[in-house]
Amino acid sequence: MPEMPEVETIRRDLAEKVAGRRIVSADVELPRLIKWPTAPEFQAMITGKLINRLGRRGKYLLFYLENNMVLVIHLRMTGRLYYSKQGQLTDKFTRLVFNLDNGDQLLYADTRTLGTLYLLPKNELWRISGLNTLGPEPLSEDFTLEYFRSKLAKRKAKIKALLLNQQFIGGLGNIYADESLFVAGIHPERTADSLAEDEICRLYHAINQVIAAGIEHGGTTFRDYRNARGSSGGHQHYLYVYGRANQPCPNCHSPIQRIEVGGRGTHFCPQCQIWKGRNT
DNA sequence: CTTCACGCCTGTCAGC
DNA sequence: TGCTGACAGGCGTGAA
Repeated sequence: MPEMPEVETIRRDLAEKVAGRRIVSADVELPRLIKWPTAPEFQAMITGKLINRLGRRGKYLLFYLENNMVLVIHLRMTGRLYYSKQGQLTDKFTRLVFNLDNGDQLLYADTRTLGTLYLLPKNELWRISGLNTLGPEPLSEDFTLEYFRSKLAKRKAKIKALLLNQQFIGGLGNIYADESLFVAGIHPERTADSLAEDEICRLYHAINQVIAAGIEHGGTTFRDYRNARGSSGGHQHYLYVYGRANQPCPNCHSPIQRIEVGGRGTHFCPQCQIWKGRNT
């Protein structure tokens, strides 16, 4: 489900509600979602902890607790986090409940149960594979045009596949990758090293623009995503190509095509994203 | 080193 | 109605 704009929306929603609250107990209904430490240790260690603030890296949500402990949650495909006032919000796929000191709850729900949770001291976050190799994220200082250009050079992978590589850019997922390529006018199957300078520049700006719009609209609800209040996002009304196979391109009215690239459903306009470059 | 296929899970939907 | 297969917003692993 969630890519960087969705996780950021959840972070913003939750931050004001849980910062300063204490976790009085945790109900672990599906222990295997807890990847570190063991589920019983996790439950014991998190009990009584004060939540100081919320952070985010790519698609990872970080709850900074007292004593330098960090609760790390990755929602993967169908994870959802809700703030439930006095048990008013429910979800039949609830897998963990954090009971707070004001009688409210933080719910972790997950249909496909692919999500992951960790509880670690701040200086041991390197244990989380994926988080420890995460690349710079769009809109951040580290994500510069120079960095982007240097990472594309000599790469034979298809540009779409590379955009989904979290070691390269942290936070892009399938929706925003397709949208970015459309905005930049680049065919998803072009190899990374075939992009010309002006295309690299367009794609770089498109990524930042698309991610910023996603955040501004409170994320994209295509199927499972909900924000911390259980509501849908708004960016699905602004999608150009994602999920719009056979519908007219907003720019040229050609039918949007759906193909598979790197094992992922990929949407693009065959007119506006012309296949050009060295790898034809 | 890079790239790719597969597995993890459960649900929904289209087609028969 | 029931069945089957395709598909789903992610990512780690291991093989080539």
